[in-house]
Parts: sequence; C-alpha cells; structure tokens
Amino acid sequence: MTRHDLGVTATQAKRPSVEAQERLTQVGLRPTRQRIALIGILFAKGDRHVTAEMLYEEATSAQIRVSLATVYNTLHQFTNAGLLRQIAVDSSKTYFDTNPSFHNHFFIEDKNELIDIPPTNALVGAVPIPPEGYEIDRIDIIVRLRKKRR
Amino acid sequence: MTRHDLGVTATQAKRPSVEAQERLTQVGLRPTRQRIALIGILFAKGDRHVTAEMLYEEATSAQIRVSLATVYNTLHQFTNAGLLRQIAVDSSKTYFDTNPSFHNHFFIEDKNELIDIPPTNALVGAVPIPPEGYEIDRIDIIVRLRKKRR
DNA sequence: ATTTGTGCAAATCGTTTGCATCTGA
DNA sequence: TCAGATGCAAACGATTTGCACAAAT
Repeated sequence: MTRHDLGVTATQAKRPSVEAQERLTQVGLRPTRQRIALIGILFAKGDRHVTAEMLYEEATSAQIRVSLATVYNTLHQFTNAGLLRQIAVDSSKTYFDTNPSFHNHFFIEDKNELIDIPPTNALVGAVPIPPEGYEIDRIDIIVRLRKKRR
Repeated sequence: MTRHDLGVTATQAKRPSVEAQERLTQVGLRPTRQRIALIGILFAKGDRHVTAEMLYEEATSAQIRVSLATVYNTLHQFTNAGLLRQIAVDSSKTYFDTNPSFHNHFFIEDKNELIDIPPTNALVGAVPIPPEGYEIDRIDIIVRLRKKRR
C-alpha cells in the first residue's frame, strides 16, 4: 500500500473512515465531516487528476453536502499538507493529482484529460542548476498529445 | 540572425517595419498597424516572456493605440502562426514566449518571473511513447524555483 | 466592394473573499 | 466555550465575445 493510498473503497466514502480521520489529524487538519468525505472520494480509487468542479460534482452526487468554496479550500489545504500535488496544464482549470510524488503527465488536448506517464516510459534527464540564491521547488513536465493525423 | 529575431530595435518599433510586414504576410496575416507595432515590440529585444497585460502596457506607453482585446487576439494569432509559444505556469496568467523553439524554463515563484534554462544546463531525457492514436504536440518543462532558505 | 481587423463594453468562467452561522475539541 | 470550518453570495481578474465601425485588399 503506497503512502497516498488509504485503502478506502468507493462505497466506504460516505461513512466516516477511521483512516481518513487519522490522516487528517496527522497533517494537522480537523477531521470534519466534509474533509473526511472528500479525502474518501479522492483516495478511494487509485491515482486521480481532479478539478475542484469535478470533485464537487462527485461529492454532490454521492449525497455529500458540501459547498464548492469548501472544496476549493480543502483541495488547497490538502495540497499544503502534501496529500495532493497541483498541476498547471493551461491557464483555465487547475488540476490536483492524488499522487504527490514526482512523476510526469500526458495531457490529452482534445479531451482535456490528464494521465500519468508510466515510470517505465518516463522522461528523465539531468536536473538543471538553479540561479544563485534559488533552489528547485518542483519540476513540472507535461507532454501534450494530439490525435495522430493519418 | 535566428528565425524569430527580426532585428528590429526598440526605437524602430513605432515605425512600420518592412521586415515585420513581410513576416506577417508570410504567415498569412494582414499587416495592420497594430500587428506591425506589436511584432516590433515583441521581437525588438531578444527572447522575452510576456503576458497580454504586459504587452498592452508596453504598447500603450510607447504611444501605440491598441486595445487589450486586440493584444489578446494578436498573441493568439502569432501563436497559431508559430511566431510565439504559449506557456502555462499556473492557472491565472498566460505567458507567451518569443522563442518558439523547444527549450525549458525556470519559474521564479516569488517574482512570477519566467526565464529560459540555458541549453548547456538543459534537462533532457528520453521522450516517452504516447498512447495509441496520439502523437506529441509539445513538451512543457517548468522548473519551479523558490528562494533558498539558509 | 468585399473581406478582415479593431475597439469597446458586456459577458464568462474559474477562483477567492467577506461574513454570518455552525461544529468539533 | 470558542477557535476553526463551512456556506452563501458577492467580488475578482484574466480572458472572450458580440457587434458597430474602420482599415486593408
């Protein structure tokens, strides 16, 4: 079980999960009803790439009462806590990745979909040396894909 | 002289440039007053990373009458024509790079500044294989920098 | 003369904020 | 009890759009 996999199934998402509660407490966030529910949805099924709107829709249709503003707050709190990673694909929507460890992404332009690049297929290289006084915060690599024209 | 360097100096930017006109015609855009002026500003001094707002300010203070909407239009037209490259650093502002050829960027987080990674310092590696039916449009690599803490 | 571009203001859209109310420790 | 969290609606900021007018071919 990886660090970001809480082992919560989709059906469990609605019920308070002990694991989710512990996880929240660990990172210094109060285990509220909304946060427990959201953490449940986010980590229920493997790695995901969600927008605030997507998560909000999903929570709402799962009978979880939560406001969009709280979804935004929660996503940022989880990101600061290291549970999520933020990804900038374009200047409109912001995506959040449930796998915070370093890896790269394919972005399928005609579907606005973000998928992990399998590690066996990864783009790796020398890490550049930052200018004096700065250090690397993180490296974002996005490989943009378009439909192959034949 | 590189392909994207028109050799136009800052002082020439205000006067219609034959080179700018030719360049526009080449890519199928009518050489209008605004487009000639903007192309002049953009390529006057080496590689740059501008936002629509930045370019608009610069044009305005150089006595060039142009609307912000036209700046947006023009930036997109130039991008489609291959004169510029669009860079997504975060989900607020959109940056345009006057060097459309492949290279990577440092993003200085505390200054919201984008700079080229010198080629000698570049991050290169194996190019990942896209999923079936897709091909690589482009690869965006952004190395985010924060002030070194001592 | 016809097509294309421009400017303005209003509209859009994702995201943030202010503030009253609620909740968890 | 009471700091911290939530919900709502209003505010925001970057970008886009509709449309009348202007400029280029």
